[in-house]
Amino acid sequence: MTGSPARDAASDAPSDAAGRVWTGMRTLVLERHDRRRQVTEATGLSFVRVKALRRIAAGPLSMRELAARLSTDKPYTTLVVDDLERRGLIERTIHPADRRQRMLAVTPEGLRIAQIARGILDDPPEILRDLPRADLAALDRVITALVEAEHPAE
Amino acid sequence: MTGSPARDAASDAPSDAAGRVWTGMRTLVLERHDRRRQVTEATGLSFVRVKALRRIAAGPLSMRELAARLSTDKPYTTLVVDDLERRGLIERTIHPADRRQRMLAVTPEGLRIAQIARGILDDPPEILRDLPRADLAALDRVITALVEAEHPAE
DNA sequence: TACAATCATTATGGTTGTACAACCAATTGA
DNA sequence: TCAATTGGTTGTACAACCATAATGATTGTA
Repeated sequence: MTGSPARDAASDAPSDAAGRVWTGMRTLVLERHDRRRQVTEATGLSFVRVKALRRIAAGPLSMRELAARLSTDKPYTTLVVDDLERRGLIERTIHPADRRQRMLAVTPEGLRIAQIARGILDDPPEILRDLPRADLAALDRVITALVEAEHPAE
Repeated sequence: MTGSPARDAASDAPSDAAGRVWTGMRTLVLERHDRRRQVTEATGLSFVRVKALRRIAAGPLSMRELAARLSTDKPYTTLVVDDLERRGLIERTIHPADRRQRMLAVTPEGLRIAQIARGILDDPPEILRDLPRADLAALDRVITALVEAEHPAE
């Protein structure tokens, strides 16, 4: 994959629209409205644990699948899941068809915590909500299509 | 919030446009196109160090300011800056008007590394570049305005 | 001059994240 | 049946991160 044409690495702003959009999105998500700290404080969990919990809350899955989703290795996944289980937020059960696999599922308490995290993370910044209807609709149409296009199955 | 049973913890999409846009942006930036690993491999620096280096490359600043920008404390900032200095990527100089302060500035080599990081982080994903011109222009207009509105001074 | 306040560093300790090797249990298939 | 494979755990080691307290140097000020 050949990237974009020659780009001036020294200039401060990207010269093309795609670059501006990308950098803008990263600025908003990573700098202006990063809620990691809030979430770890509200849940008492480290951020990977929150990600793991949310993933499990979205539907049962195996250790292997969870490790892939967190893009980490299996041993560390075991560590994280051990902790979540110790706290009573998830449960391990043996996969009925393959006794090697552990299926992970949230407990009611785990679901509660996951929803707290969701409330914080997915809460759109005011400035987005205050956008003119037409602008918001435009963003919605294009961005939703982008997400969908990359992962049609999900 | 309707609380319908279909509203399943972390899985489904928010019902309003702002929520969909926000979650979509987060998905693209944090899940689909996270380049932390690439950057740390390409630069040989941990990610906070990359952030610190980029911040210094954007213009000289003091330890206190850098700590605030990285939203961390001063002692840890000292640690990070020590490492960058040891690698010859930045230089500490005493502030001419206030000898307590250290002003941080990149070296030529530091600038080179910062540009490598920038090339990776700010390179927009293909799917964004391949967007129809009108869609891209719409995103550009709205998102650039958003970023600008939040930080008019910068 | 004495005092408090500010900027940065040193020292220390703990948690979290990441990687790798070795291992056990269950499954698959020659 | 037995070797290879897969899913997961244990053990170990280290790097990265983050906080708190104490210290030194400099500045501004009563």
